[in-house]
Amino acid sequence: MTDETQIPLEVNFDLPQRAEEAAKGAFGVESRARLLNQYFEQNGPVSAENAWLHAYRLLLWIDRRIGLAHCYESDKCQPGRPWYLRSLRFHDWVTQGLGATPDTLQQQIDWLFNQAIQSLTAASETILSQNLGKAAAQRRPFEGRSFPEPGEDPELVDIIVNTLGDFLREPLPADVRRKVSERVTTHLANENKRKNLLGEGFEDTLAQILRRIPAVAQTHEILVRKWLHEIPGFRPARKTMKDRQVDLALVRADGHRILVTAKWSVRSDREEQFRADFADYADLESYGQDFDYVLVTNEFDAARLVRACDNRAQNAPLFSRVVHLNPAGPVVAYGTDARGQVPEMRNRIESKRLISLEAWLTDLMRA
DNA sequence: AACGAAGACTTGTTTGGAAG
DNA sequence: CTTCCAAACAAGTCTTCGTT
Repeated sequence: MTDETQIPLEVNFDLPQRAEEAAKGAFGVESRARLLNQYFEQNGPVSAENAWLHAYRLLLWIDRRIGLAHCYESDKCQPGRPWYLRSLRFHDWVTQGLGATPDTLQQQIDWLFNQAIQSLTAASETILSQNLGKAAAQRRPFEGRSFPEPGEDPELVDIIVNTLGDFLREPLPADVRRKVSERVTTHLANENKRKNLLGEGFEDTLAQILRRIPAVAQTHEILVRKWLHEIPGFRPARKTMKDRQVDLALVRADGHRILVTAKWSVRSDREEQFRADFADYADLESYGQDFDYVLVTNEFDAARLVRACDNRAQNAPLFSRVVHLNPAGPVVAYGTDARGQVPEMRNRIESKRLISLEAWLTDLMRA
C-alpha cells in the first residue's frame, strides 16, 4: 500500500500530441493528474499543517468582480453588502497564510485552473487556425453580404472604445476590433469553466494530499470516484437502485472504511444528496461493520456548516466528521459578528465537531 | 475509428419568499 | 435590513452508447 501504487498509473502523463486532444481533455482526469503531479513535484512536501495551503494554491480563485479571494456567492459580496467586508477579511487572512500581499495573491492561487486554461487556449488557437479553411468554405455562400465575422461583438468593443475616449489616438481597425472582442469574450467565457474543474479537481487534490503524506498513505488505501461496490464490504446496487460513485474512500489497513464526500461548497439541494447517498451506503454495507462518512468542504456559510454538523441519519449524526479546509477562514470572515448561526458555528468548532483538514489528517496519520 | 446525441454531474448564479 | 431556505437555471465537461 505504498504511495507509488496508488497513483493511477494507467493515466498517460505525456502531453497530448494533437491540439484537439489537449482541448478535449483540458479539465479531464488525465490532465488533472498530470498537472497535480507537476505541482506537487515543484512545490515540496505535503504535511498535515500545510495541506490547506496547497489546496488553496491549487483551487482558490479571485472573484473578479470584487478583486478578492472568493468565499461566498458573488451577489452578496458586492461592496456595501455584508459579505464584502467578510471577503476583505478572508482575503487578508489567506494572503498572510500564503505569504503574499493583498495585490499579489492572485499570482499565488488558482494554479490548477490557470494551467488548464493555458493549455486550452493554446489548443483552441491551433484548432481555430486549422479550421480557418473550412470556415471560409462555409461562409462562401454568404459572401459579399457583410455578415458579422466570428468572434465579433460590436457592443463590447464600443464600450471599450468609448471608455478609452480621448486616450485612443485613432479609430481601431476592423481586425483589431475583432481581436479585442475575441480576447475579452474568451476571457469571460473561461471563468464559466471553473466549476467544471472545481468538482473533481477538489477530489483529486484531496486524494493527492492524502497520498503524499506518507503516514496516511502507508496505512490507507486511497480510492477516488470508485463505484460503491468496488469498495471492500459493499454490495452492488440492486436493479431498482442507482449505482453510486463515492468521491473519495479510505480503507485502513485493519479494514476500517471511510467514505468521503468532497464538496467545495454546499447547497440545500446537495444536502438531500448526502442523505440519499448515505442511506444507500448503509443499505449495501455487507461486512456488518461500521464505516465513517466524512464531509470535506470549503463552505463559508455558518448556517450551512452548522446544518452539516447537525444533520442526522436515523439515530446518529449523518457525518462522522465534518472537515473544513480551515475553519479559521469562516471565523475570521465573520469577525465579531454574532448574528444568525454564527455563534453556533463557533460552538461546533469549539467542540471539535467541525474540524480542520489539518486535524483530520493528523488523526489519520495516527491510525 | 470517428462522430454525435443524450444523459450525468459539477458548482455558481439568480430569483423569490419567509422569518427574525 | 439581514439571514435563511428553496428551487430553477446556467454553463460547462465527461461518459456512454449507438450509428456511420
